[in-house]
Amino acid sequence: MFDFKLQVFQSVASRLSFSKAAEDLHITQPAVTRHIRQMEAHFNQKLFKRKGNSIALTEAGKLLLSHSKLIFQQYEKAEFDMNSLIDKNEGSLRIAASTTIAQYILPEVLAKFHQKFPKIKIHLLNMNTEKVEKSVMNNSVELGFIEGQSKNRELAYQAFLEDEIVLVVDKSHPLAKKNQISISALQDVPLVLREKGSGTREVILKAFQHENLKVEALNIELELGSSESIKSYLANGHSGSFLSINTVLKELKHGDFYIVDIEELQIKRDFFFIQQQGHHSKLNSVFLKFLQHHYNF
Amino acid sequence: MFDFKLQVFQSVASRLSFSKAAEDLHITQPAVTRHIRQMEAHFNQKLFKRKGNSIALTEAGKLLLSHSKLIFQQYEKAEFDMNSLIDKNEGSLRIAASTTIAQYILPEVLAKFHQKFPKIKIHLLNMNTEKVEKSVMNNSVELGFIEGQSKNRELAYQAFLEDEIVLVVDKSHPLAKKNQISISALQDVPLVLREKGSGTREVILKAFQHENLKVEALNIELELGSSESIKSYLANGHSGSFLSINTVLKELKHGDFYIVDIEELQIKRDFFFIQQQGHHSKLNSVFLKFLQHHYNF
DNA sequence: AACATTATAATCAAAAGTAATAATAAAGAT
DNA sequence: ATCTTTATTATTACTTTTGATTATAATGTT
Repeated sequence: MFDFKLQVFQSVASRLSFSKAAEDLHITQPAVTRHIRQMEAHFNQKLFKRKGNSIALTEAGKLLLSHSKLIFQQYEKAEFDMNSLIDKNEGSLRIAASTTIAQYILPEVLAKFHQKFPKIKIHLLNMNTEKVEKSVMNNSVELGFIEGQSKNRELAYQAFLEDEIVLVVDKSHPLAKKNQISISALQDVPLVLREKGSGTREVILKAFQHENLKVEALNIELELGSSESIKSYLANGHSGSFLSINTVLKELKHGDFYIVDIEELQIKRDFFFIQQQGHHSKLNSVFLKFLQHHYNF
Repeated sequence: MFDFKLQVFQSVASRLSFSKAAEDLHITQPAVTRHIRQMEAHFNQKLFKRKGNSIALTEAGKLLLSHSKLIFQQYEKAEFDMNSLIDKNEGSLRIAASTTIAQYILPEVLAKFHQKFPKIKIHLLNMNTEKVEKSVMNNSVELGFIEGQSKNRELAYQAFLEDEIVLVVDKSHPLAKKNQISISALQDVPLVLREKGSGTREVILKAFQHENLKVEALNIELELGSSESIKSYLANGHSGSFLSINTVLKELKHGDFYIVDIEELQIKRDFFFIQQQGHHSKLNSVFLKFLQHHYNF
């Protein structure tokens, strides 16, 4: 929470490395060095023994570490109790989100949010972009999540996460272990795409146009109605597909799917949340602040 | 210690006033306002009810206050334990100081220092400026305190406190309740001064010269060998004396003595500490840091 | 020597502080 | 009652201080 310096110390103490700690904290190593130096000056003694390629806690450092843990425990209790005060005040929060976001993005965030605000009830509704916007406008939900900006004057749009659409193949696919292919080589790869009208498909086609590549040149084998269907299909086929990287994170991690980079082609878009202009309920802003902190936008 | 924001909150909570807290913390009221606003944003709720001329803690504020007390308790434990580690490492600290500083300045500081570092032994020796410098140079003390800069190349001088020499009279003196007199009126006031050769006397005479006032024009009744002697003399006489304001703080507070301002005359000097160039033992720097923090230089 | 890691220095960005002043509510005066 | 006066917090523009970054040096390991 507060007291960043002490957090830096803890991080260095637990990783036993200035540079690793810097990574964890999303700051640079010299910044860490300076924080530690200041703390050492404050306590008039070294907290770490620098021995060339590695560091170790001094006695003073060990002592401080044990104390800093207790201090942060106190902080956490404070945060928890302050949060539960909020819960009391208000009811629940209704959210509408388009499919990809509702299925692959929000679940993780909502779980963490629930951990922090256990008493706040959240209703997550799953619908297409158009309906998300309508639901926000007629106030049947307070917050909407969509996969591409449109231009409705009554609504405030804000990007919160960058998405990338990538060529994905199964681990058994011939391209699985190739790092990269050229755009022209792509024409030989049988592809599965989302159905016409899908937002994801639109983005893909626009990117191809931008590279002066005709859609007809692509070897489109099949069109399916959802990312999940496509994923199932890929598993036993010889085809590839363009999917939001966020929908296949788990499979990539497990090594079930592989990404095939395409030279000079990058398909990016933003995910947005929307709310009514000027309509900011308390729970609403609590949730959005949480989101902001989580995605760091 | 760390976490200034929380300290600001506590201060506001205990004084129940933004501006009073600002005074206590030696910052301005807008700074306090902003800190509190940021904390309220952090917790998504108001910590104080502003009702015009006064403020009160909200429920959330009360809750946070109870937590912040626990947090600071943890901090204090940490500080205490870290300090006692220092004590172990090293022996004792020898200090030499000239009379005024040894009698009126250091006792208070040393008391506080001892409270924080209970195991560090300090030996305070009382001698004149010249001998203080010699003692530092031949290493029989680590640190010296003197009342005016000289120019010894082997020594590092640093000012740590501004002193002012003021005209002081007893409460029964006719000038006691006058705010101010003119320089010329000063000639009618019988004066007691320190003996020739005293540092304080030198400073006074130099200030008079600077105002083109001849020493002979002053009505010097008596010369005495110490501030304490002068103070005793003032108590039952009709004379005034020029003394370092630091030597009469107690009497001023109790209303036994009064300061008489003299138009266009201000006699200021600095108190210095000295150490050997480049000679900085650990305890030495611990003590100096404490001093720096205490006097804020 | 090559590598990995921390330290240092110059520069830039962000946060906190200040001064001046507005806004607001309570208390006192007419 | 209503109009100052007073005491207090809020706001704004600006300055200072602190913290972070980039690039590079220094140092100990392999």
